[in-house]
Amino acid sequence: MSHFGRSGPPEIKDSFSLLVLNLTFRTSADDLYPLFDRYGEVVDIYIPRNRRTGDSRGFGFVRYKYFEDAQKAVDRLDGKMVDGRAMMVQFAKYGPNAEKIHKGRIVEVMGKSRGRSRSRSPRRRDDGRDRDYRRRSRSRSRGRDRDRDRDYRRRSPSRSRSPDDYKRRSNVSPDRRSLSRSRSRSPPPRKASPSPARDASRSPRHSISP
DNA sequence: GTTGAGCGTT
Repeated sequence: MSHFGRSGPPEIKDSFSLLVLNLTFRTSADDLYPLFDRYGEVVDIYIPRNRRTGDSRGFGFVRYKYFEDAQKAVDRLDGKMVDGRAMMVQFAKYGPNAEKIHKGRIVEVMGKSRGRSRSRSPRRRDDGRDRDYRRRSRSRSRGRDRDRDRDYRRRSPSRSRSPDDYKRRSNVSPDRRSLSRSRSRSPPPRKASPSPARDASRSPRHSISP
């Protein structure tokens, strides 16, 4: 049944990872397993999900044992209708620049034997523009907001603090009130004291020096 | 109950 993603990364260096995009938010690894397993030996399937809600993020990773099977799956399952949505299957890269990985086989296996799929290649202009458009969106914040960037829609739009906080401000503690009264004795925090010194200091004649 | 760019877990 579902034993994927339970033992962590099994053997990435010995398997080909496929990235399944455009998945439904209800599709689970178990739903993809029979689809990908029929095209080859699936080593593992992992679908990153939200740690708070636990919902799928809409994409998953399928690891094949052989490249041929993975390539076939990409060519066959790419654009397959799943749950009423066409999922996009493509080779995955581990990390932002995992393409540099060459010790295993996660490198861009495609292009060596066959070209890319006919789904994403012949659309250089449209695809490029589309990609650029989303890239820019994410480019606005890279790093600390990166995590929140993908969760901003999940988070509650309520950014204001709780009204309790506001009330607390009004409800000053008796201790603080004492302090306030004490401070009351001090000169009012109004504008700067109209001291003559200030005037003198502000005098350009004294300040300016040839 | 919703949404839709993207690259993952010890």
